[in-house]
Amino acid sequence: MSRPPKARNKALLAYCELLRSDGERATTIDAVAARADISKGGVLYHFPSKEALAEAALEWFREECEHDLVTMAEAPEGPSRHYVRTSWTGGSELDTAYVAMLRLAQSSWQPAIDALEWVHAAWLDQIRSEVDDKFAAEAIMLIGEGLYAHSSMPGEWSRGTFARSIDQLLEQVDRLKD
Amino acid sequence: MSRPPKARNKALLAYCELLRSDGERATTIDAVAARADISKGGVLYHFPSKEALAEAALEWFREECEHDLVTMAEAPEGPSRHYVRTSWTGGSELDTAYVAMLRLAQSSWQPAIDALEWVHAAWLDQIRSEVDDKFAAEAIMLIGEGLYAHSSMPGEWSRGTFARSIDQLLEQVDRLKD
DNA sequence: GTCTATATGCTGATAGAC
DNA sequence: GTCTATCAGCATATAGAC
Repeated sequence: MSRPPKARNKALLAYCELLRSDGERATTIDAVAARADISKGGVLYHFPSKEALAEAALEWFREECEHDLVTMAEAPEGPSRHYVRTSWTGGSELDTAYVAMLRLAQSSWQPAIDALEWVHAAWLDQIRSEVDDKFAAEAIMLIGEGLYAHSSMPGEWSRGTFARSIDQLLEQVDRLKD
Repeated sequence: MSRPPKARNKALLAYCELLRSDGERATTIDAVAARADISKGGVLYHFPSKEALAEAALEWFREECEHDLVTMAEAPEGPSRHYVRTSWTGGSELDTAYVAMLRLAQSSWQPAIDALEWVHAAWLDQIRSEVDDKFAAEAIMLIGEGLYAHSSMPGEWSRGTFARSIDQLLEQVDRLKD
């Protein structure tokens, strides 16, 4: 396992964060370079094209997913609570990569669409392994998805409304589980 | 009440649909003109700038929201069920305008952020008027938001998974209401 | 490995014919 | 009201210095 250059990681992280905060259109190579505090040429050395940035984000996302799926399966609180709770971390590496994938999928980038379908199916499978009722499991998953949507929404309302509700929302999840 | 030119409406609808299906970056004036089957000059006659298109979408969204808030308040099934059920229509006018606003908010367009915060607060208020438990109300709203997120997701998994679950998801909503 | 130019193509917007 | 040119600016990508 090689030690990837620091500038490469900084650029990749800046790319994902920009997708989240400013959207695909504003996520130019110039903006990535500025946010990562390196030059445009430096970015294009590590990622020879813009699509190479997306592909690197995809690979990072897949690694974070595989790690998360293990954690989720082993979580003492159970997969449902783990899933919903981590839908509102707003800063974990999985979270950053996931929102970047959402943005890329929304711009119809097929590899992102495929990766998201795969992990959505895997997440729902794990919830269903804990929750007998098929539709209760789907409802739990949707609560998590709703939290994701709001956690990546600009503006203060979402944060102000849901940030301090997480523990009580987990109790609602418990009610659905039975 | 004037009769707006047909081309104007076609362009506005094409703009919103493109935002949903292809994302902000691909939603160029050229693409809008092609989808609406008019010329670029024709689009720019009705909307002198690209932001004018966004502003028209915003106005349309507000009108649809005000209509929906009345319908929601009067819905015989109650606001919660109405809200969750209409989160998966995938083709209503509110739906089209709402997803366009989500995309514009995700690209940090402040008027879209403000409009979404306003309507989210209004929707949650109505759900809370029906559901005593504050957090049950939030959970219900999040189920609807999750459905929205999945209904505007490209790819088949979301549609295949949730499309035929709506009735049973509404039963989960009923469970949370009590 | 990182930088500063520079080339090429696309996007938003204008002018003016019909 | 709608069209066809056309321009100016920006984004991606390349070349080559250090």
